[in-house]
Amino acid sequence: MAPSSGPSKSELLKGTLDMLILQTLTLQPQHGYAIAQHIEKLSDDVLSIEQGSLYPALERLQKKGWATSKWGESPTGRKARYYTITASGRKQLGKEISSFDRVLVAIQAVMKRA
Amino acid sequence: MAPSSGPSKSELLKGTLDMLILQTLTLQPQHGYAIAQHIEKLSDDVLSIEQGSLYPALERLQKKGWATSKWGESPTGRKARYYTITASGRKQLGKEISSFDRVLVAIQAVMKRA
DNA sequence: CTTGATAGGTAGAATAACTACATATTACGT
DNA sequence: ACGTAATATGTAGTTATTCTACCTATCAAG
Repeated sequence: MAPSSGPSKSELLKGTLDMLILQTLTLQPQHGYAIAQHIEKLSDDVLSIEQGSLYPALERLQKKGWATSKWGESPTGRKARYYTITASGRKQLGKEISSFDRVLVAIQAVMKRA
Repeated sequence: MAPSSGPSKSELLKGTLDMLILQTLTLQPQHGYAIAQHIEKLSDDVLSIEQGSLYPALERLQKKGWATSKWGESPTGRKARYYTITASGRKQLGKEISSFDRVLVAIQAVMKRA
């Protein structure tokens, strides 16, 4: 996430950030910056997670017991806080996915063109 | 929308309400209450538009020039404010749909399970 | 030695949607 | 006749999420 030249501006569908982060954490424990990069890359730079959204979200996930964290070292040798998804977090992720799917089907039903 | 016995708990992907309303208005000019009912019905009661979301949203659409309104009479003979989508509103709807599709593809790319 | 990338964070603003309330009319059951 | 539910429109105040804009610090490359 370049500070001066963000990739592409995108209004993230609100309410999906937690789901995206939790999903990313199922792959492996990762630090915040890497999580954001992963989401941006997989989404082909459509989604961009700003720091002001990312770190509060990670705080939130921990407060709810869906993730834990501890300091570690990044592959480039810098200190970084590594986040791990909890069992409760996996359960929550499942809930969010099915809720998302359900709502998506509903929206598509309304938007369906003849 | 029964005041004492709401149908189902409301779930709405934030940021999609304007799109859903505009889409509904492409069918025909309608009053607010009917718009909400239409969306709820087509979504099989998954989406429910609360009054506190509906009327501010309709205000918003008018302020942006995406809809106009005038008082009329509902099929049941009550006074009701009828909303009509404008040309600018149709253009906006198109934008919102392609943005939604784009973001949806992006989210699904991130959520894709191996 | 300055810029850009990596890494983590906070403060404050903007916005949207929600709950809860308030009003008024009409329909329906008992 | 009376009370409840449905139709119809709205407002007030709260909550939650995301954003912009900052701030710090280290490291690599030019």
